[in-house]
Amino acid sequence: MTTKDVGRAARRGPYAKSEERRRTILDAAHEVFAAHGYRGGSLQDVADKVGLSQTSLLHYFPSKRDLLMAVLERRDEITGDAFPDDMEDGLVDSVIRTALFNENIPGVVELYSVLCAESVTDSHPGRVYFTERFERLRKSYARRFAELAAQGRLRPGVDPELAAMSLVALWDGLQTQWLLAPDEVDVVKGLRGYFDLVVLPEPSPN
Amino acid sequence: MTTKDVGRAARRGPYAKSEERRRTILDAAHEVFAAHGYRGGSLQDVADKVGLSQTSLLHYFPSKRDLLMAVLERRDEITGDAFPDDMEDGLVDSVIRTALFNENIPGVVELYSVLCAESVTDSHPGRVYFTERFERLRKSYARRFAELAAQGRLRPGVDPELAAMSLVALWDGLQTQWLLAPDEVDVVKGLRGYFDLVVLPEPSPN
DNA sequence: AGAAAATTCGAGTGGGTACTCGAATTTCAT
DNA sequence: ATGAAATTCGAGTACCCACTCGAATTTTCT
Repeated sequence: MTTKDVGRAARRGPYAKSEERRRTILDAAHEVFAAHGYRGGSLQDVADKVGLSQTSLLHYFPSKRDLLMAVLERRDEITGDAFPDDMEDGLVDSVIRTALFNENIPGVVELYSVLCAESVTDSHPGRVYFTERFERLRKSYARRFAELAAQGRLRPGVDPELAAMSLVALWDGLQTQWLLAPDEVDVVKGLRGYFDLVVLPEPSPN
Repeated sequence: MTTKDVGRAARRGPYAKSEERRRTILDAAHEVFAAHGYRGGSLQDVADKVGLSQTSLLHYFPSKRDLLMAVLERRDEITGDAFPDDMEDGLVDSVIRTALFNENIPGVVELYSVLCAESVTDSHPGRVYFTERFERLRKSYARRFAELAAQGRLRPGVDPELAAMSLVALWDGLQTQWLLAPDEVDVVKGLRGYFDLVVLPEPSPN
């Protein structure tokens, strides 16, 4: 009650259930954006799925744009692919493992594919996210390929940066085809095929 | 004027400017859908671009869906990639040539990328188009790779069908990255890199 | 020239959109 | 318990959407 406190509203943190509610909202938004895209999905759809009014939804995420950004951040948490450097496995194993994991969560893949392409359109809120993500991935994979090259395990003549760019492109392209024809396209097989071409087998110790 | 004509309205073909107008509408729609996607672009946007009322636009294309389908068909005409079999060149040259050509028409590439990913969402009118397109491309390229294999020009151990799937995926993925970072990503370079890995050089005649 | 068909459009329809506002209700630190 | 903040929501705002209807205008064939 000192004069210094005048005008400062006594802040109180969010209530107990708040964080959980935010999570359920994000899950619902994830589904909606994956199924209809950012522009195609509505706040009403999300609110209905949660069993909340649209207004209440906007209490947690003040705009649709904010909701999208939060969903994208949450996606990173789920797949954990934001930090491909931390893997202890080799590049090949970690990529294949993630690709195998992705087969069980087509919704996440769909969200990613749909929003990624949508984001290249005019002033899309996800554009920065995807641009930066691609840059990060290319750099990270390039480093990993360079490491392989230093061990003599990269096919001669292969540029690590080009391989990184191609790996990202191949992966995304395969996922898109897989979403449209899951029975005919095998993402893991495609990635393995590329690695077989680019990285040489570990030299046997004898 | 025989009795057989009774009740049959005397059909008259479209007027002279009609076909040209349809083309200008398709061009405008192409731009709009490329810039905002199918769901994000509106008939009003297209009509404004042509300088026509929305109603008149609907005289030529009775629904937004019809307009999209016509735009996709027109895209095929422009790039001519619907019939990769007809090429007299080899597979490599024809792909590289098309990729080089695409560098000059980012709008067409954007339309393709955006609509392709958007089409995997619920009941999108373009879904059938892209599903069939991918199937056609995979089959066509697989045949071309098989021909190369028969000439001993495919790296041993490479499956033609897998190579076809990967080529399509790589190409699309590179284009997406290129749209987001045109200065850092080189589609042609990426494709050349893949071909260098997969197809062996023509045996010298000596 | 005259008439029918093709083209154009203004006005409207029903519906959805993101988002705001003000007030009621619920939680929780004191 | 009590009061302030957090949460909820009904109602409303302003706008955009695809699409329809009926009528006016323009083109073309006879």
